[in-house]
Amino acid sequence: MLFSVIRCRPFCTGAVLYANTQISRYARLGHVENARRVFDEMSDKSIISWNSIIAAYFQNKLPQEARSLFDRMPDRNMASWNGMISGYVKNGMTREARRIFDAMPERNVVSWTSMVRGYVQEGVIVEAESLFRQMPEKNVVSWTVMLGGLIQDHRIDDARRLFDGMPVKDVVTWTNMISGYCQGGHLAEARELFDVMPRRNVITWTTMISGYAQNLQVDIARKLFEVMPEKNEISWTAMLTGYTQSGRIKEAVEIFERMPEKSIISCNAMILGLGQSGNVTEARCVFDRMREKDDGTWSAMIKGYERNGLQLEALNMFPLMQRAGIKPNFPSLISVLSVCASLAILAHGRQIHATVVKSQFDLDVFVASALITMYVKCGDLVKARQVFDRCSPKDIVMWNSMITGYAQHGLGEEALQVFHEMCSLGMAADDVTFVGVLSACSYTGKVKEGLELFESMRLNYSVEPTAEHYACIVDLLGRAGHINEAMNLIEKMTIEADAVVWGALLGACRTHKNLELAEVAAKKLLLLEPKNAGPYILLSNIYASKGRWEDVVDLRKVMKARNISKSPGCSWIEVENKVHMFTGGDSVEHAEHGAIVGMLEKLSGLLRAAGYSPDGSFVLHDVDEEQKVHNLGYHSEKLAVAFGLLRVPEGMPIRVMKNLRVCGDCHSVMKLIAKITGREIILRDANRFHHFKGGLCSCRDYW
DNA sequence: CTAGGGTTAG
Repeated sequence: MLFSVIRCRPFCTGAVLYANTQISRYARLGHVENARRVFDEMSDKSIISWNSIIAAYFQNKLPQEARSLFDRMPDRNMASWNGMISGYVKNGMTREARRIFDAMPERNVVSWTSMVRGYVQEGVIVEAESLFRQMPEKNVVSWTVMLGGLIQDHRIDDARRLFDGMPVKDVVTWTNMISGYCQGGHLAEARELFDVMPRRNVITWTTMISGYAQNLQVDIARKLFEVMPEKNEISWTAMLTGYTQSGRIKEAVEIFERMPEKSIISCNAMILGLGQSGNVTEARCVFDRMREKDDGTWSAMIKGYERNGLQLEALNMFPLMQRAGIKPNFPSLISVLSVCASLAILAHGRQIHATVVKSQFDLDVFVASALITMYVKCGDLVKARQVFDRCSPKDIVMWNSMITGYAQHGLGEEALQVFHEMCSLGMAADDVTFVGVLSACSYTGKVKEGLELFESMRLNYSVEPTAEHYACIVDLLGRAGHINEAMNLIEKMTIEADAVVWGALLGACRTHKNLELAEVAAKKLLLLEPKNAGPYILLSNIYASKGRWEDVVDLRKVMKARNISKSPGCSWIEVENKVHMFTGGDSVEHAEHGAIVGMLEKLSGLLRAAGYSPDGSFVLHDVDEEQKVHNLGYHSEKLAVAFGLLRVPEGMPIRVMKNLRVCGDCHSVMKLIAKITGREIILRDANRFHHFKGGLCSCRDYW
């Protein structure tokens, strides 16, 4: 007996130790079932084994499992109780953590610190501070956690006071303080600490480098990067994103190629950077070369496609992602929702909404805002409002989404009503809010109200006017026919007028046929946006209408030299969960082309009978000559609407999207089609929404 | 086995 005990003990202890290590390793890899199997097969479970398997469940986001094991374990030590607190905190369950904290027989500094950390994470800094004051003993970790809480709360001066009063500091404390200064853009203070601190490690260096990079001082970041004593993949990634965020993609790629080990995150950052700078093909190369991908990889790629106008590619990636075993989660849902929004594909959007509800992201303000924007862009304001009403508390982004949404649909009253409701609840309006309300006033012709709001924006809300606000007011005045007043406002602006402002003036000139100021605005736009084809064509049309043919020829030469061509007009419609694309003319034939043409002919008969004659004389619309010469009957939006008439069930609105501004002829045709067929047509063009109903359009023929 | 800092994400 004794013999076997002596022989067995060291062996068993070794096995237990080995098994505990196995449990932790499986937990790290996310294989919690394997961890559980090892645990179940252990004949000799120590407290540490129990603690390990509980930690494994928490790490893999299964707090209920962890709890049931905790309740069943035969013996507990301090680490068991503390593990429950930190486990709950990691899973965002501060109240459960607090219950354990209150129930445990005795507490040590770890218990207290974890609990303080829980409140910090929840953003309840007051509670964290109160607990911190009550702590019977504190060590450098507790102080540092509290410091982090103050920094997170943007109380940088309080943080510094705490920092200065700390009895002991270590490298983590210093790094935290530096990070706080960097986040607030106080680079000089950060650097001062960095230079005087006694010891720096790779994380400190990376914090400082990333601080410079995030604040667009990428060259200083690079200097530090070159002299740092050791680098890991995170430091390389910080440098990489510094370049991508400054738009310096070549240097970003250079860093990427030089980095010895490429983590998933660094590849994701590269994909994102390439996507942002328009190199979507290169982004796809990186994507394809990755052996392992995570949700960030997929959402980076999806976003890249979306930002570069390849929405269908973006959309197709979503099911591929799920087939690759990636659950739709926060960033990917946001990306796909914005794809649905930009494509305005309502049925897809609804499906994603269902996924959102299933994954319990629907109460998140970020996701809710994305949902609202999606429904707004799809033209379903009722649904947008439902999401808005259901989500509480609301943040400023949500209020802004709803206000802007109503404004974009020309529902000025509703937009202002939401705005007033927001103010009465004490939510502070910001610059985005005012872009929404001012454009709402503009769309609904509330000149007086708009000007008053513009005044009080600065005086009562202390929001400084940006170029966008000026653009709204220029639009407001211009729309009402006060074009010279609009021009005066531009001349008196305290900041530089940008493309949006001149674009607004141009829009007004277009409607009120003011060729002189249109020429001024278009010339400004050529300077500000040399790649945008619209103003060139418009200016060329103005010259042509005045017989200034030499100017026309010169302009065409400039366009050719700058390699500018107008993107072809295309429209699309979603029918039975499938997106159907149409391009102007008949370059690409739709499978049901015959039926569509038949429908168009039938319509044109009805239109003629209603007294319609085609109108090709919209000089001041930025429609290219070629497009004008083409049969007006074959503009892409007409094809899409014809298809909608064939396939969208009676009683449902026909929702069509177009990448360019709707042309004047199509606009009048749409009104007539809506009247003749009794169908509601919702057309989203590049700028705004048109709800056609019974011979009228919600934009009141101004767009 | 239990507590703190740096990289991607509207």
